[in-house]
Amino acid sequence: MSVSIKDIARISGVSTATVSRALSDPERVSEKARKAVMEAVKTHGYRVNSHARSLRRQRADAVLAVVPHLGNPFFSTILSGVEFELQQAGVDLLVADSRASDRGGRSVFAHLHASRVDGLICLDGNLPDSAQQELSQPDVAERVVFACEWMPDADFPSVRSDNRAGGRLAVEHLLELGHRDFVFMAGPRENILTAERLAGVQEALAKAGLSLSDDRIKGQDFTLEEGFAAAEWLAALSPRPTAVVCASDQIAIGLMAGLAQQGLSVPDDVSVVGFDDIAIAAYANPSLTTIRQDRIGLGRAAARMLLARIDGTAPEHKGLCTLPVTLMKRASTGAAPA
Amino acid sequence: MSVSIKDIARISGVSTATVSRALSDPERVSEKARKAVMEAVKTHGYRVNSHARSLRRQRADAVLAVVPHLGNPFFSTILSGVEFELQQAGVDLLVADSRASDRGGRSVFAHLHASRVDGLICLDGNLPDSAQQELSQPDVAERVVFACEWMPDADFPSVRSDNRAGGRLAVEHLLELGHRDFVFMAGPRENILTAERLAGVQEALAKAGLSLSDDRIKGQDFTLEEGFAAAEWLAALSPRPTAVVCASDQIAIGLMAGLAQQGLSVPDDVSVVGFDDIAIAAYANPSLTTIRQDRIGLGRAAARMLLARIDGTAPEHKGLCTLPVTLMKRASTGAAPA
DNA sequence: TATAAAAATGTAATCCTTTACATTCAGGCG
DNA sequence: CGCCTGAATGTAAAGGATTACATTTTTATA
Repeated sequence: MSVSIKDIARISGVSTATVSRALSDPERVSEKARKAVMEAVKTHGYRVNSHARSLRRQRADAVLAVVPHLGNPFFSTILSGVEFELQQAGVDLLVADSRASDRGGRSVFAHLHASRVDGLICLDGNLPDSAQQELSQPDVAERVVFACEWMPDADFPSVRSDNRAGGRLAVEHLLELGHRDFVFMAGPRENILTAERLAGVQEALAKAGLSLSDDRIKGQDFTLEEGFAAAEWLAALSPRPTAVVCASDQIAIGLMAGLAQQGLSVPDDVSVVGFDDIAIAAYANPSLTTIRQDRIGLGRAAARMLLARIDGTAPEHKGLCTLPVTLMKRASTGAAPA
Repeated sequence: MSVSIKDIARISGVSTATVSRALSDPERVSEKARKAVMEAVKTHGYRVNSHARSLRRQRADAVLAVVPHLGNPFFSTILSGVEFELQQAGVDLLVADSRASDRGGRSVFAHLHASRVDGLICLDGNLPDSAQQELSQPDVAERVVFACEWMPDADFPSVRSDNRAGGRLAVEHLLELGHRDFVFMAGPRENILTAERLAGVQEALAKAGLSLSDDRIKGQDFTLEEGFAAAEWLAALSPRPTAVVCASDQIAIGLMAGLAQQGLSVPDDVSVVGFDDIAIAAYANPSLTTIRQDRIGLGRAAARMLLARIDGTAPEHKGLCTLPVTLMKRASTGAAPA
């Protein structure tokens, strides 16, 4: 039913080899043959069968991105950077939710073995042990790149933001404004981003002769709900901390909503700093001071790094690429209350 | 280097046919053979080559989702619904940005022809003419489903929210609160969602003996920026409208930020209604009254519909599936000022 | 003009599975 | 014991491209 390379060969009066060459390397055939082939291809609507090609070439021209939660805008922006770069290289993007592998039974990484994809971009630094082991097998490991998150115990190539610097920047900004009493709103405790950002916070505090005790570290997740819930707790503290560094913008926005409900003013009573600079941060009320990370850039860099590994060409950045972050000063931070 | 079905056949002392059967239909082989095969498979880490399988079976077990803008959280949530459903069916998800096809030259739909995917879920109702024509070819058309957006001129199966009802609900709510002077913040004028939501607004207004003139319809895009920019225009109107229905939550949040800057209070001076109920809507300041649509549900329904078409099994919903929307009353709407 | 080198083309093997069709085998029945 | 049935297995032909190797044609050189 569908037209194949044999049909084109017959119609244009050449062999299948010549058809194949005319399509994938036009310089290698005579002008006459090339024209005949192109003509037949166009009139009969021939398209190369990608499975046949991949089977023979031993290359899928596709990569898989594994995301902890597809619906999260944070991740999808990174994906869009990945997609941009892959598209330029003519490589397809498959997407899978890493939490889904728990459900479905079949491992997400089966794709790699089935040579369905040539490589893997992983945005999830908290894979179950079984998945970690699978990833560590040598023939798999060389086709994996982590983006945004990473696994601290393993040594995969990775693209990430300078999370620690972000934590420092947030604190330094607040210190300048005269704040001395801090809270850190964490994400999941086992998450590497939480850890790094907190480390940056502690570093900057230490430099000012301050530190954060465990009871000033709150929250278990990067979500709006966590931030909102923390407002009540914060309002009840005495003396009340005046500065909150949040591990995500979502937390920060939830927190601000909660604080408003508690009758506290941001930034007059409490200053709030987020992390990520999601699009809405600038339009929050008050607009959110936050640490900007280049999510598109993360995705693009990860895609480029993976493509380089697959090609075997020397990778631009050896195994680690750290992107800078910047402080976006907005209205949610102000001078510490007297 | 990689172990193939022949190796397994040799090792377990059976033919390749038996290996294939043992793996894809275990009931059809003797227990002895099955065990021998499974054993060999496990110890040697055999995985079926997906290209060989797809080539022979003439089925890719994958579908492509075409998205206008991957980074937009709105679309990625729909995608997550799609992914969920596909994952259950053991079908892979490829993702492509429809704007990318403009850049890259190669059409996104090439995938379909190359039998790289079995079907297509399109989230973009504003495809260029060339793409529309491609889609309309019979062998392509039967493997396409639209989700969320759709093409009014063509007749593809489609899953969508009841956008018109959403527009009505928003207006009815505002009418109840005593508002009589409305503004509609539109998305792109050629976008079908803009059109439908506006139609719903007009319907409900008409029923109350009111209507919206062209100079009360503002905006060209679903973005935060458009909403923000409209605030200045709105503040300058005299008499100033008291109710704004927005075609998206993004617009609404941008608008509220702008109104705050103009020194206007929401909802005391102006009531604002959004559309979508994105996660942050409930945590905006003030929390945003909006029309909720079930984005996960849209994605899931679209995926199911497509899978049914591919299988040739009777589709659950014939060609059109409209999901209900609900009004989420929050703090951004209040009684019309006296 | 003869010959060597280069360019163009063709033949057929290969990539790995699935599956139609053929064959073998075991057990039940007359 | 011979025949029949059904289950289990095997053989080999697709499926559609790419490419190593062989062959032919063209072009350049002496």
